[in-house]
Amino acid sequence: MSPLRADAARNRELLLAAAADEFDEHGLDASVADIARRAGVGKGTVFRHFPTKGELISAIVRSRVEELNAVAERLLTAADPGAALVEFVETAARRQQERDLSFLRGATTPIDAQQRMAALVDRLVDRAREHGAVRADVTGTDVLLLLCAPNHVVSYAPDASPDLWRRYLAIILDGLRPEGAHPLPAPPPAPLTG
Amino acid sequence: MSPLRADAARNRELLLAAAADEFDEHGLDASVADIARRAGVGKGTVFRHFPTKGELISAIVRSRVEELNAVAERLLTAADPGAALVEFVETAARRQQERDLSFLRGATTPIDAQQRMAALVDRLVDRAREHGAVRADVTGTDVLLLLCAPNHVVSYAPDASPDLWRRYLAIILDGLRPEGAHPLPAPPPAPLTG
DNA sequence: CGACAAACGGACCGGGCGGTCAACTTGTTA
DNA sequence: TAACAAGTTGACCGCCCGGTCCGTTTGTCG
Repeated sequence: MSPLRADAARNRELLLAAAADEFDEHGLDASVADIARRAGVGKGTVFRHFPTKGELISAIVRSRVEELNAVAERLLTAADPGAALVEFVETAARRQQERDLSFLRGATTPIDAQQRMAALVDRLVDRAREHGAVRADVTGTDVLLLLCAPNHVVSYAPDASPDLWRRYLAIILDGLRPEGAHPLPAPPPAPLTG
Repeated sequence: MSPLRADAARNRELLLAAAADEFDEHGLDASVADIARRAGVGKGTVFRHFPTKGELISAIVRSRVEELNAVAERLLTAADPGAALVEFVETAARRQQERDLSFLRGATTPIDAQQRMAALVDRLVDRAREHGAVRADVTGTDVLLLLCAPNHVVSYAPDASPDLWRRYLAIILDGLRPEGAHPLPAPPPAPLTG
């Protein structure tokens, strides 16, 4: 595994940035040709760096998830576990993490960073629960699944305020708190393996 | 506008049923050719009944929304407005309404039935709010947007219990109740048009 | 330098898509 | 039952997609 040539390393970064933009604008249906054009390289160069479109997607997901993992790790030592969980969830939603998570389905490569995120969120939720900030019957997997809901909900209101996701995140957070919680009608899901 | 010939009417129903099944299984990417095969007709017949794939989608959405509108109308006269709203939302989620709403984006034709649904949900929410069953700062549009969240959330947990949506619907419902509600950080969205 | 491997680019391929069409079949109606 | 319009069919079209390939360019290093 020799180090990348200078131009190759630069093009790789250009490609990741262009692909992220293109996927944000057009979803997973964005074409490889458009990504290459946006990055200012030929189409063949895309496939030299990422043998398959799916691996390009996986590379983007991996980096986003790792960013979030860093945030989660920092928050694990925060003084107020309840506020820490809220901050993590807000950060994840703000970064339009739902887009990245939606890649999860198409991702061929199982991404270990996601396993790490699951473990980190488990610990964040455990700490918040022990602190009485989260209802007893909610698991880390629940929170992980609910992460993407606010942005998805907002995607149905095309010309809405860019802050609208905060509204639905707040409603969901209220639903996750112990005050006024009703028993849940279905058991929690198994941890995500993926 | 002469009435349909007998075989044409039958084929139309076969096509709508086949298309609904195919979209459920493969999403909006299901091909017209597959739909035709499933219905046991030629591909040309599809386009005779629905000039465009989008209009086929719209026809399915319309019928689903109209079914839900009938439910909503019945519940408008229920004795307990809070329970009525819960029942409506549960019905909508159970029928995997999120799939249909996801068609909303691709639907070229603006569907008037959706306007009616928006008005009906507004009234259901108003009644529930007056009854103290829903927090004061939540609107009908909020509920309409949140309708699709449970099923969407569950779609990320592939091999999960088919009842898992109930769990997340319950959490969201707890978040919609007045007890333990924190002020919402963003204003409500404008009513959905279209 | 010069030479070689690494990287690049874009024409090209097979395949699947939505949609069209003209020849054919069938329900309807007098 | 005859005759016509309504309906059906599947081959066909143009398009765009992900992915390949090879002739060309370019960074690297002795």
